Amino acid sequence: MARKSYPGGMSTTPTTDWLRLDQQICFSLNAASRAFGGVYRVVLKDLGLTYPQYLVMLVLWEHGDLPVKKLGEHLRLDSGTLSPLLKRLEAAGLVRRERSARDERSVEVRLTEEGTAMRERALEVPRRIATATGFDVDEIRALRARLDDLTTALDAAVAEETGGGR
Amino acid sequence: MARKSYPGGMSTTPTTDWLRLDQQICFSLNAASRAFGGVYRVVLKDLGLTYPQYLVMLVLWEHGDLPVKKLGEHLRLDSGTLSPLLKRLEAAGLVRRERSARDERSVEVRLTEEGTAMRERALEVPRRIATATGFDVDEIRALRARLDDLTTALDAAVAEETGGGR
DNA sequence: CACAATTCAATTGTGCACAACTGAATGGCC
DNA sequence: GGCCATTCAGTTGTGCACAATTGAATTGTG
Repeated sequence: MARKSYPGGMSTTPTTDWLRLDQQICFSLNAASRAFGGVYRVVLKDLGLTYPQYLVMLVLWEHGDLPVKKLGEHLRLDSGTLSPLLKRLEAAGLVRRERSARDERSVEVRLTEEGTAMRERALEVPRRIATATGFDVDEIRALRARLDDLTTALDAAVAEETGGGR
Repeated sequence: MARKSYPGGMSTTPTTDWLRLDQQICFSLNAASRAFGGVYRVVLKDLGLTYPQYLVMLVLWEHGDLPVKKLGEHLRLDSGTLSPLLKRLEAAGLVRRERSARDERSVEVRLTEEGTAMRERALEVPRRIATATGFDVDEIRALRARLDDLTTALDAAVAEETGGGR
């Protein structure tokens, strides 16, 4: 871990170094994301949920019943991911899916009794996760803010490169 | 509910509901990770690589030929993920897989000429990614350090809960 | 040497992410 | 009213992550 002193200034960054694995922010992010997955796998086992399923439940607990489209907007997921996931939640008895009466294209995702009741048991999850991080609340908040900045910038960059830059 | 003071009585934390989606660090991390995936998808399209394939190539460029096991240690991936991925890289002509002569259990992953040559074209990737983040080098390094701390803490927590606490 | 435990890559099975497409329902516009 | 673009959920196909298992090769121990 020595070498590579970018003296403080940012301008002099030898190109050769950039490919170094440990320099890759993406790698760290990816690793952290998967490490989180591992913790959630353990913590959520009692509830019988996967991590993406848990995120869906969080949205439903917070916002109540939602059409698939809205659910996807909250989670940045499309129907290709949500449709099978919701089927599994339905098979587990946590949600029902009902075609909307006023718009037959839309499917309403509704919590069942059992799905609603699960919230009580889930209240402990975030605290256990926070403890596992070893970060205090302010640190978590600061990191989260940085990550959200990053996401915003990256989405903008993609939009520019694929959609807008024409 | 909530408001139970935290691991050290850290400040008040007025967060009434920890279940709120936007409080979830995991969500931010997950979103950032997928946003990165989107940028890489665009940037790597020219090379014909996916992001995990690119990570494998990075390791090989840095460390030279490696057995599957070592590759997995660098990337935190097991053979269940690597075996099919390496087959695709082999089909693309970027690597060869050869059973080790001195240990027939092991499979050496070797760069082909074409795989080695690709490095030149890949040199531009990290810069394009860095630009897309909108962060300068110091910010990136700071964020990366935080993420690595996080990963270390999370891995330790999982190990404690599943392996060590016996 | 024999044999049990371990190591290693591969395979199987489940679940997620995402692009591309399908097909039905809707809404705007003449 | 009839037509066409759009919206929405679902399906298909590819690729990754990971747990669990398999089977061959190797190592450790007596």
